[in-house]
Amino acid sequence: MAHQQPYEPYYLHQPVEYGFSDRNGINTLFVSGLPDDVKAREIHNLFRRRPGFDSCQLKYTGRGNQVVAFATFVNHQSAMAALHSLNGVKFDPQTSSVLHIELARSNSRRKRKPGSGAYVVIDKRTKAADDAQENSSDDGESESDELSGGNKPDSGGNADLLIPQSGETVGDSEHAVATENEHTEKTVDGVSPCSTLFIANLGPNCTEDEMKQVLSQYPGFKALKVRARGGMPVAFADFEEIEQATKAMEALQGSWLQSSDRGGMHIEYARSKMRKS
DNA sequence: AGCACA
Repeated sequence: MAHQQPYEPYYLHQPVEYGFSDRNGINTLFVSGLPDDVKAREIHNLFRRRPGFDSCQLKYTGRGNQVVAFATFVNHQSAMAALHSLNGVKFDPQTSSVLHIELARSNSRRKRKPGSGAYVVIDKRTKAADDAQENSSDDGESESDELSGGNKPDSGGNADLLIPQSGETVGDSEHAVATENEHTEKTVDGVSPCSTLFIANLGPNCTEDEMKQVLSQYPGFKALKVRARGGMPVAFADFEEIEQATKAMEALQGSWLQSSDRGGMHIEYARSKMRKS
């Protein structure tokens, strides 16, 4: 009974885009701005909690030390949601690496087959040095060439996106990486987990009822408050447990309500828990 | 980017 299969979620309806029709089919994100010592596992951890995540690839471009990644989602919608929530996030405070995320030029060719690894590494560097990277949770299909051929991010077009703008020299990476900082434990929005969610990017006509219908599908949902504060409405949704709030957030992140007109919902943990009243 | 209620 704990499993409530939500009846057809709104976000399954393909939101017909306004301008760029060809990008609607893209469900893969192109990620740059990564530190050169990034691990595939880190990329996977970055995206794995995003709703609709399917799989990702880390790719050593062979162009200097630059590393890029591709994250594939079940649909364009969830890819966009992940894009919006992670783009611009500081990936490594030590090096001030900031994530650059955009839609990939084309989708990753290969869907992950069930039970196989959720991430994979493609290494285009000269096989000399440290190519002994962790090779994913399952390396069953090391089709590096095929995978890279599917995306071609390194064919010149995206090079300009990879430039760490200020002062981050790729050259002196030797002394910069002294410690193993595997603890990339950043709260993605800079907000710590809370059983109350803050929901923004709602349409001007969003109603409390509309939101309740959606939210009440998720276990632990307790209360909702919508307020307009003059401008666009925002909402606060309270749950019994943080974990339940998290589940709802992950499931609903980026999804559209009928009243949505500016994109899907942006959901974060609220800065403070809803007052019980 | 936008976080209230007490």
